[in-house]
Amino acid sequence: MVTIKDVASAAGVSATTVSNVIHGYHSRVSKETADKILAVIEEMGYIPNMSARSLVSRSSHVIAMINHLPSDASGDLILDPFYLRAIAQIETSMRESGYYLMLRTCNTRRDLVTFLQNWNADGLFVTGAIGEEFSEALAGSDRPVVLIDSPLRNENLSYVLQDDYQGGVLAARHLLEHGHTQLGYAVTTVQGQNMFPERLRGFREELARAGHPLDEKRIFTCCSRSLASSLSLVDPVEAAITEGMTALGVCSDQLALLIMSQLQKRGYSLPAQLSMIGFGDLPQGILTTPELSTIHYDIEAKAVQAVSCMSKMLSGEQTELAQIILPVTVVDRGSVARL
Amino acid sequence: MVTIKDVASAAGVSATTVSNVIHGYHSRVSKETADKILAVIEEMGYIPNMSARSLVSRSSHVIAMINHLPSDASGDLILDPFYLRAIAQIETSMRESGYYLMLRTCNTRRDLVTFLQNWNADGLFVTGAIGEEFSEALAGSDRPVVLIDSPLRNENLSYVLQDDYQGGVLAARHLLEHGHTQLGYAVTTVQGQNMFPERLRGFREELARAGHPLDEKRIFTCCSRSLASSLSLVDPVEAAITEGMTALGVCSDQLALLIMSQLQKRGYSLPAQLSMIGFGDLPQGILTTPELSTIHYDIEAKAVQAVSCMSKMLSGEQTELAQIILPVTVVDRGSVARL
DNA sequence: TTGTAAGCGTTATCAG
DNA sequence: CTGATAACGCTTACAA
Repeated sequence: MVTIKDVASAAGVSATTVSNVIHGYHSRVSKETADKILAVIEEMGYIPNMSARSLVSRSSHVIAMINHLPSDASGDLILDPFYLRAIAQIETSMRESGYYLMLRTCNTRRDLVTFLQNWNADGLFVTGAIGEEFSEALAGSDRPVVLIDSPLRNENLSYVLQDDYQGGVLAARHLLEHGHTQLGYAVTTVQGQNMFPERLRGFREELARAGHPLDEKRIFTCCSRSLASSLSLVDPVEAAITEGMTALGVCSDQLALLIMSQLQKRGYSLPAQLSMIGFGDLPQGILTTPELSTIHYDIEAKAVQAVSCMSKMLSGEQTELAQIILPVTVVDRGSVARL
Repeated sequence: MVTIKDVASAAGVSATTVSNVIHGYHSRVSKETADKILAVIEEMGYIPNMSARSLVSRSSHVIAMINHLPSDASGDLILDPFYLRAIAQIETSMRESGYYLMLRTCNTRRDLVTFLQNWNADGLFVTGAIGEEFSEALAGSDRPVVLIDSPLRNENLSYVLQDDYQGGVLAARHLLEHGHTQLGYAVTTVQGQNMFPERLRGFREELARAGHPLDEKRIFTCCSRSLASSLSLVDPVEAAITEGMTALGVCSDQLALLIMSQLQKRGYSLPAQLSMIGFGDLPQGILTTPELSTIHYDIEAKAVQAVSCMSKMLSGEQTELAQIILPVTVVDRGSVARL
């Protein structure tokens, strides 16, 4: 391994000077020696050791992507398709800014604190079901933190998410506008997650405002994103159709597509016998017949915003918190019939 | 920040002793002092600094998941659904063994070498389009390396992948057994990737052996996993149907499901007018009508094997290379009609 | 513009 | 069993 000292002695200068060159402190070293040192670095193949660097400077150049899973929850959340896109986006951007991405699941506050001290991460993206205790620990760290899809909107932390409540509202409104009044809602409950419940809340409250309160019996719940659990919703939904339900809001496109396909398998004609609207605007939504109407938000923008927010905080360019709520819109693709 | 020295002085011992306690070297320290030190550690909330640790010991406790993208390729590969599951699996297992997972995209060999030296990673999982040059650099490092879905089977490296060639063979055989002789194959070409071409190769060679060589005009190619690119396959496939093609092998379930849905949208009745068989056995395959027949391999096992292989090498328990090729099987779900 | 020296937090060596 | 002491590779006052 080539160290900075090796370079220094090979170039006939001190380690300090080499260090200064590496960090581009042009004012502290003559162009002449700088060029020479650069040449030696290239020739010897010197590559700095990040451990040594982060030990002495207070910056580790590590950005962590923390996924909080409350104790016994399965790795469910991490299987969200958005998550992978976010990781890709974050890794790319952070890498281009000279950072390294660490992925870490933390079950407890203690895990988090330990991890933070272990590596002295420069910044944190945090996803998952963050509770009070956890967010408190985050706020307590002096590092930039960006919450992604956080269930709680902590005033001391930056966050990025879509307007789930409004999405629920728009979904309800869309169905109402098409003449539906016998409505239901299908929702996946993921422990500690607030995203889906918010969508339901928007849906429910908008219906109440419109004078068509949601019948609690027509809220169809499954307890995980697994196929088996999702499939268990189909029977109750079918029963509700028989009893007059004409339209269904669904908390995610994934679930909507699943219900749709199962109903069609059972011989239902859609949207004639049931109108549906999803949430998230997955690409698969245009593959079905009918195509899936849904609530759209810019998934790419979400990752971009998170990254740009982090970058600004890291560079010190921005100190105030960024609390970004992405707008949602209805995409009408034909899975909602006009009554 | 509480350091090991702080603990030492608080406990009235030397830093060395504290270190010994932390590492569980029971033989080198009396139970009495050990207990006392443990108590102090707990009380003061001491948490070791990994940078310092990896600087002095030769182990960083960092495991890197390297994704190699050849220069201009888009982040396509990382969007493979398997990738996320692999990450989740790897992060969990490695964490339980006391390691930290870093995610890193490397475009060039140089990127890789730099990264390796930067962090002195203890082990490497590598995905993506690895060429000779890249794999040589990997073999040159003294750290355990596990290639996942590597296009080349480097004799000096461990790898895990499914039997893509045999999958192609089985797909061809399945179609032949159902009486089809007018066959085609749809394949996504991802730069530097060998997985899909291998599937095609197996398909093609099996057909040749059976005396029904694949008409090169019936190989339908698209150049990325993007929706737009995939959709461009549908027209040619439709044309081929008109000209007598009765069955289609497809390199992935994703693509198969897309083609299936588009043909159905255009009024084709499946599998009556076209039989199809995919590859990968995605959960979505059971949502369609007909359900998608496919080539199955155990995606979970793939990640598990990769992890277990890495663990063994890290613990020194195993020094020989593990070169694992997962078996594939046909899953008959009804998207292949009997002629 | 350059160099010296101290020290970041930890582990390893070796002597007591 | 325990403890000095010297590294590990690098940055950063401060001195020249």
